[in-house]
Amino acid sequence: MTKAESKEQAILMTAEALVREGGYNAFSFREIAKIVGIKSASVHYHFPTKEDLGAAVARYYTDKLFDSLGEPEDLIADKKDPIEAFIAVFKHALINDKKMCLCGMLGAEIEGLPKAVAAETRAFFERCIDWLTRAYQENHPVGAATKKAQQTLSLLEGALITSNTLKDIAVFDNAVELIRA
Amino acid sequence: MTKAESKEQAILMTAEALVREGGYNAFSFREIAKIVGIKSASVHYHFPTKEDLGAAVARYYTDKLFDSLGEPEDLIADKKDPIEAFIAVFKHALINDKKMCLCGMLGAEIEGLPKAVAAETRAFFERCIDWLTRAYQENHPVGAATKKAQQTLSLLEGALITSNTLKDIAVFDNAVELIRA
DNA sequence: ATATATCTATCTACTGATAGATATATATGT
DNA sequence: ACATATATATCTATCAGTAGATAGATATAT
Repeated sequence: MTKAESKEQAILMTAEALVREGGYNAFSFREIAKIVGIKSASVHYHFPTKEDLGAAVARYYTDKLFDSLGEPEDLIADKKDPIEAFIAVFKHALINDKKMCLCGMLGAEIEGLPKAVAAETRAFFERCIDWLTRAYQENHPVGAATKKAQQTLSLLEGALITSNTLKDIAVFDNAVELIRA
Repeated sequence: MTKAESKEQAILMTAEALVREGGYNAFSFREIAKIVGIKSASVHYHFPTKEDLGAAVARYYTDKLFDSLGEPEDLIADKKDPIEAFIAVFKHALINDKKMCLCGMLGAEIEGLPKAVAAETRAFFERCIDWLTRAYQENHPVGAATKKAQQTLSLLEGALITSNTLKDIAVFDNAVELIRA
């Protein structure tokens, strides 16, 4: 985990790691407080309820991901393949973080999530579809581009699960080949 | 939920439904007991620990799925497409159950699961890959068949998540087209 | 002096788990 | 057929631990 610049950021980073391991119900204010080195009441100061914190973590994760990714149009202008860049983000989650996609995890649990957390999770998926659709529009008509976007996102989220579960990175690489076919 | 023939089965069915909505940490002995109409101590009688119950639910779900599916060789002999049969099982989860795949959910959470539950979850994925590999072997050499199996399973698990999260069944259908391409 | 951040202490509710009493059904012996 | 023994299943009551959340004191920095 990269070093935090503030307690608030440290809380978000810690919560992110815990959710990505065991889901929304796998973190508690006390556990986060212990890891960050403060008391649980102080966590409540920054994020009054668990729902607030959950939603903030989802937004934090989403913004971080799309910041590092940049805009697909810029990548295309730079002669880079935006789809490969998107795939690389998920492969990074698998190789470096050794963890699930946070919003893939929350998406699986969506039926059991508080409203605000579910809304942020949905927003992540919508941003992914939008980003990928714009990327595919270089070579596809708009209808086909959206369909390709849904396929790519589904395959990547699923490949993280199968690869993580079977503890075999080759499964991810094999699965992802389908995107390029 | 289909009617249970015994308390033990009612416990498994209830636990399955709860896990498929919110993950492993989203069920408790008390909640299951209340739904089934017994006391939590009686749930412990059938499944001593939460780990026992979690592992039993994963195996119950896995056996039920493969029982209803039959063997791919038999489907092929019957002039039926085993891949379409496999897809249909996942579509059923989405349409009828309106829920995630139990083991897709547990697979996402695998890092945070007790050993026995993680082992049963892995067994589900291995059985899926094995089943799909045998199905693809009709038209593919063995190496290519396994790769196709990994792609198909990844896409289906991911399509359930994206479709469930975006509350749009068309996303599932669009994603699944990639398998047939 | 004011705003921001952290603390101690506490509340109620729920968690998984256990001990031991009790009921119910099945099987056995005469 | 009837009484007894055994195994199965459920109950009541309780434990220690943890959950999210809050009130109010205290510290720190602007």
